Amino acid sequence: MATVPSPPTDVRERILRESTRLFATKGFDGTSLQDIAEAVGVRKPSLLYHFPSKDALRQKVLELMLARWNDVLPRVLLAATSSQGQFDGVLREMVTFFDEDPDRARLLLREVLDRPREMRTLMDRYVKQWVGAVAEYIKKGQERGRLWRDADPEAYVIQTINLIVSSIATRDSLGTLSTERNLREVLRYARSSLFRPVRRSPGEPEEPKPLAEE
Amino acid sequence: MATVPSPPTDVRERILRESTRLFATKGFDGTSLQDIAEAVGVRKPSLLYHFPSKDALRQKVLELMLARWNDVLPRVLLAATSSQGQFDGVLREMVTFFDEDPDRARLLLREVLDRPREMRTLMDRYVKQWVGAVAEYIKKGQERGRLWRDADPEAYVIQTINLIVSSIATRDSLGTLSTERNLREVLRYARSSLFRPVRRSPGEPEEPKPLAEE
DNA sequence: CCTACCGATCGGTAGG
DNA sequence: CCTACCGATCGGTAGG
Repeated sequence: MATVPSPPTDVRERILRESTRLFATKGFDGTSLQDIAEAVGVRKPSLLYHFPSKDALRQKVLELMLARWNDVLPRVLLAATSSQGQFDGVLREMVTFFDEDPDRARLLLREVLDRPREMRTLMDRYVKQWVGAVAEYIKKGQERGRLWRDADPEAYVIQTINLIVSSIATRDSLGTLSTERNLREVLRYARSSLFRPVRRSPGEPEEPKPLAEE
Repeated sequence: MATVPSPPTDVRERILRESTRLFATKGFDGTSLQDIAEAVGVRKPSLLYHFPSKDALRQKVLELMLARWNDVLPRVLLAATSSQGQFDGVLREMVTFFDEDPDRARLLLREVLDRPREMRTLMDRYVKQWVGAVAEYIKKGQERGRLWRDADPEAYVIQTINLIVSSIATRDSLGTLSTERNLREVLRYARSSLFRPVRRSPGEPEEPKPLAEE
């Protein structure tokens, strides 16, 4: 009789989900296996049946997050390198990724703080390539005169990621302003520091176009 | 005979210094009292002679950092509200504070992630007032037409702090670019997204002034 | 996936 | 500021 070896409930997935939440909220060192076990509703040793160690669990959580990021990467790259050059599209893609689950931003920021060496390696694998691609797009825009020439393309891209990730990671501890207001300003911030204002008439330079919110 | 009760070495200060370093680098939960004791060169119970608990030590470390910040606050506020309106001065003051000791940025960011509730309270006490002051200055600049009218003053100030703190906190884990390049771009970023370019001739709008680097 | 257990380390105390 | 020690909790294992 071909009985399925694993029980109907996907415990493994629940372990990963709760671990992500707890690592993002309280940090890796601030989260015990006991905490995770209680959140999932199993006993502590059961976790170590699914994952060889607490650290292996941490790696898997991080890997899954970065894998999802790699899923949206092609779409982002396409938008960045397309002739139409939808810069706002790239920006929005990034913001959406972290905004739809702020734990991604918190997890990322914590890992960067806790394990700078390891994260540099991962950054090289997951973001370096498309930092370069977006930077290339920016350089072309600078040549065409649409973008500020004194912007540092690579540094600009890195600091924009920095701004988006940390603004979302710290969203409910920073000030009294609404999430929408802060996010809107982050988008304007990123856009306005890159694009030169569009002139229409020979007179006064114009205000930059407000962000196309849906 | 009036012998001084405390030994010549200021152990207490060394405890605070090493705690700051370790909390900033490995986090509060990632740092044990044993770690601190070894870094200072004393035995573990000696720490608890100077500070009632590990948490009290954490609070003191944070308080000292914020107190130093409060020392530079008046200078920052003066620059912000002066008629001359040295915006770059405020920016530079902020950057210098964190740049001369990146552990301040790391400590702050970790606390914001670890204790969002408590940090909101502290933010209200230490930064809210001058976020308002700088925002007022920005509003005046907007009325005069020197600054972009679509900028959200309060959100702008908050996100600028966000950008500065996190770019410095994550400086050696983010990419291959030099600290100088990243910091320079952060300053340009903040400036360019707020100031409208200065027109000089009736023709083409000009590049914004490069930052006055000393 | 559980019960039962392990040595190591945690923050903290007694007592000097 | 130290030695000696505490109960609690840590990540992890044995064995089923």
